[in-house]
Amino acid sequence: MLRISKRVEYGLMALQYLAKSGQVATTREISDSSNIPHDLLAKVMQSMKRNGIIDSFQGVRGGYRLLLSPEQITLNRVVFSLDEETAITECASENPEHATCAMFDTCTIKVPMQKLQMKLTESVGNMTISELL
Amino acid sequence: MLRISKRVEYGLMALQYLAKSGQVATTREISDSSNIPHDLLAKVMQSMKRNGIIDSFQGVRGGYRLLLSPEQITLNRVVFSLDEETAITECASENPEHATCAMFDTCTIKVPMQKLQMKLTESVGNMTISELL
DNA sequence: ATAAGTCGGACTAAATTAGTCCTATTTAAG
DNA sequence: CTTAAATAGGACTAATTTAGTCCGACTTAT
Repeated sequence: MLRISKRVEYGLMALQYLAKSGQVATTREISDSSNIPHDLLAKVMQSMKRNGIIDSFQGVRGGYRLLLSPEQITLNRVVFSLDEETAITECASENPEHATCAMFDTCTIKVPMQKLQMKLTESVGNMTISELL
Repeated sequence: MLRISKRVEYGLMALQYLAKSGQVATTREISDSSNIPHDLLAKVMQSMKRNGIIDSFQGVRGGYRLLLSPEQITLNRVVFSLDEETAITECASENPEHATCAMFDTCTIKVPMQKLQMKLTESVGNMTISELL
């Protein structure tokens, strides 16, 4: 259907790691164990932290920890925290700043896109990490 | 969740147009009526033709016509005809040539991605044009 | 004081997607 | 039997998005 971003892939790997270990883990630990680019994962972790999915500790023995249980973390939330958007089209965005399609007035498929968006969010977006991992 | 391509957007507009008119229509007619780039739409129509979703007539009074009824056309089929892929990750692709991810052996989220893919295809991909439009 | 972390912004590179252009072929109609 | 209106399809460019890197600042356990 539509491709998932690397950021989201890496985010899911990290969440899985944190869920399994149950403890505080560093980005280095996670990026080594999953063979993914450390610096990019660092960004991913920061985004998920800002969103409130995970928790962080700075300094020497710092790292990240799950703040929500896997049952509470929806795919939608992960994607939103990492891609800043979960809409399949501009016009389907909840953020009006992102909904500035030039064809808005003449577009013939706004309603269909709305339906699609709802179905996607409901069936896929609302899945939780615990269902998935 | 994930953004839909312009090709698919244009394709859906065209299918809607064909379904409504019930007759043969030219790409010019459709691109004018929908305010979309003619040349790009032409590519889109060719792809859907090759896939067997629509039918074409060359020459002066030529154009395109639905070959399947809206109930028979799934979103998945439209996307596949236009984007050549419906998988959310490389490894979830049905085409082994597209499934050449370098991290395949070490990846920790293959199963989750598989689950996600199934859910997406089942809930969203299998929707038909008639349900949508 | 130092080393191991996170924080966050700026930047570059790579890949994908959107869009254009050109030439060939088909065919209805004058 | 020529012309004009179409589709067919390949090659190309431009624009946008995504991936990935780098750097300097701040935090904190040892």
